[in-house]
Amino acid sequence: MNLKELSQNLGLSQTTVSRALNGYPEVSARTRQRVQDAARAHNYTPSIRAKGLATGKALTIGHVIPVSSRHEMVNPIFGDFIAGAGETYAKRGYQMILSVAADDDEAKVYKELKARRAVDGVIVHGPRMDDPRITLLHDLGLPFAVHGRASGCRLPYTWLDVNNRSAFARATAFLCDLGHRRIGLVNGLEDMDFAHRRRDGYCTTLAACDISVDPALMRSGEMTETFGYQSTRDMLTGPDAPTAILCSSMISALGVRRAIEEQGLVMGRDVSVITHDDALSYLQNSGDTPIFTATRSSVRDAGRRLAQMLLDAIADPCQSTRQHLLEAELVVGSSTGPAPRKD
Amino acid sequence: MNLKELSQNLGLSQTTVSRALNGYPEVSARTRQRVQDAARAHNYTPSIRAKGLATGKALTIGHVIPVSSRHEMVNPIFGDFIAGAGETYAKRGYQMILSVAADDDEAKVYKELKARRAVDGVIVHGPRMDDPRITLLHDLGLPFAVHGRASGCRLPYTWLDVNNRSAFARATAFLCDLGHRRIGLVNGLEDMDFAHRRRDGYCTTLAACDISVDPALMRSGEMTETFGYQSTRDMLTGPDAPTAILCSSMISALGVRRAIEEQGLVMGRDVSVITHDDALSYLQNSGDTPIFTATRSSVRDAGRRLAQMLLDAIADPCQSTRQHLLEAELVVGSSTGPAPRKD
DNA sequence: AATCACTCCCAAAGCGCTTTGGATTTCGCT
DNA sequence: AGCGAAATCCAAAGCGCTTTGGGAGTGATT
Repeated sequence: MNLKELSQNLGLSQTTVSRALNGYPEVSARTRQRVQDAARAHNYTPSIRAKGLATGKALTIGHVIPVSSRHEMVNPIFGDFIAGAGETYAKRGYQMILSVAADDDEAKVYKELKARRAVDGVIVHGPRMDDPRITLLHDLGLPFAVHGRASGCRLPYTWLDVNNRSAFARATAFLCDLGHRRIGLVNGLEDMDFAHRRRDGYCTTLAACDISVDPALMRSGEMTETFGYQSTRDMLTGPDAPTAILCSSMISALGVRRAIEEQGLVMGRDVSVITHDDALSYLQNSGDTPIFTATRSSVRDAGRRLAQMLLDAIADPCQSTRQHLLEAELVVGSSTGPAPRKD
Repeated sequence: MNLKELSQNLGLSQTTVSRALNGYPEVSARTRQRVQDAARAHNYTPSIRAKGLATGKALTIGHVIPVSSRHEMVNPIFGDFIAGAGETYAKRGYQMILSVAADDDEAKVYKELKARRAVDGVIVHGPRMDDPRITLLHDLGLPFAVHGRASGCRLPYTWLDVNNRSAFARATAFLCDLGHRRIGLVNGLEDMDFAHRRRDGYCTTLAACDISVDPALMRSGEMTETFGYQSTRDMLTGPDAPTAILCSSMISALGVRRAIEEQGLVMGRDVSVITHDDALSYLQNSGDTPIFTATRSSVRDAGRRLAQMLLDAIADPCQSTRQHLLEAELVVGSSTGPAPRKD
């Protein structure tokens, strides 16, 4: 069923039917009702392509998901972020299209999205330091919103980020207050912007507590379970092992815990652990006493909000860029405790 | 830059330019070359919407990702599957659109996808027993391919699945051969088709080994870490604890391991564990001796292949439905060993 | 010289919608 | 009764592409 058929069916012109359906005022209430009923009865929905052609809008947002070219890894937070963003899109009549791109040729994907006029805007995932994509999108004139930030970028742009710096500063301070002096950091890849900020929060706070930063206690890599495990094992078996570890992802934290227990140590007693928790649905860390003490911030919620910000920016191209900084919540679980006394 | 401008630029008609670009033979080699060069120089790519309108094809495949209405959970395998499918789409000039739907009103989403003519076909994720979506899509006349199968469905349809039954049969036999007689099953939700098949493989093999099936050793639920942990803890602290556990997902398996170690037991010595491993990028279970003995099958590879099958079916609507059954590989790691002797 | 078969190119229609610029009818008022 | 404004509705153009149904031009063949 298309507009033409529907309008013939009703004995009205396409114009009137279109207007009735799209809420224009030039249609009497009775006619509108009649049209809406008929549309429902015939299960009519305008073709999104034709509509897009006619209006010049794609009613579509693009997500380019970066796949690590090194390990072919898809960031696990992606599913939950998308689920959140999808809610917003559904509510506002938008579609979401997904492209998968190795993280070294994303530029091509963005250009193509623009060239074939497939989207009205895009969401940028996993921004890195001085991320070139921001300048690129700016130059292309393609509206965008960034999940995270890209330090070193001069242009103003719309973003939503967790306050990674303060989250890790608080976590570090929390550990210092418990008497820990040797605190390890199991971080994401160094060129990721969030990793940089977290490290900054960590280092600054250590300094404030008069603890010198020991490079041997800082690891960064792709946040797999194995990475958490190996980093922790290395640190624990090395000289002057840490009594606490700060970790950038729940998945790695599972590896951290494994390494601790493998050494016959008890997490929360011998070694304290704080991890960042994106509140992924299949890795709940909640309940009365969560297992991990964590800096928590729901990535699904981030998806919902950032999608809104982007749609708003598209709806009103004149509006200035918006920014949103979420504060992570520090959830105290059973993975932290006072530093063991040295006897 | 659009077709009209480009053709004026070249002093050719739109027809000729379009044909040159789309590989039709009615264009001289020289002209074609000239056109292609110009297109590249001006960064011209046809608007996918206009092209879609003109050809009647959307050049788009839809993925409807089910979000558990109970726990708002997005299946973690999703990211990797999409990454695989995305490779295929990119290669063949297709786009992928994503809709997120609570798993109880997916029907509406499919209908809408069809009504607004947004896609040429869809991939069905997470099929359940007697899944109504298959009949629905069949009736809608929307081409589709299923990742998994839906037992009880009479219609022929295109699917790709892991041989869950044989995988779990082999795993069970492997444990029996090691002398285990009390084997627990930590499975996915019972209404999921794969869970049903895995249980079947497990039960059948137990019977073949003259071991009676104990309902107390079978758990099913959403495959979170916590679920693996709780199920295992329950079984281990209950009467007549199992000496081995079969688990349906790596994530749950991490919880299984946690419960085992919490009891002061050693995985692979006191309690053997075999898990299904979808080869997710952030949960590698590989290396010389993987941690978990596992039935492994790459879900990313499944994505690649199933997308191909769907595109083929769309390209040739007359072709009969295709099926593809992947055999999981049994990888022996360090989580299994001979059953401990009862003293 | 006329015909034929190609080769190479073009004008115009059509895909399903929105939107512009009227046309027609109705209604309240003088 | 006459008139302008408001209320309704419509025909047709246009969005950017593909595709149909020719129409020139060029050699080769009769």
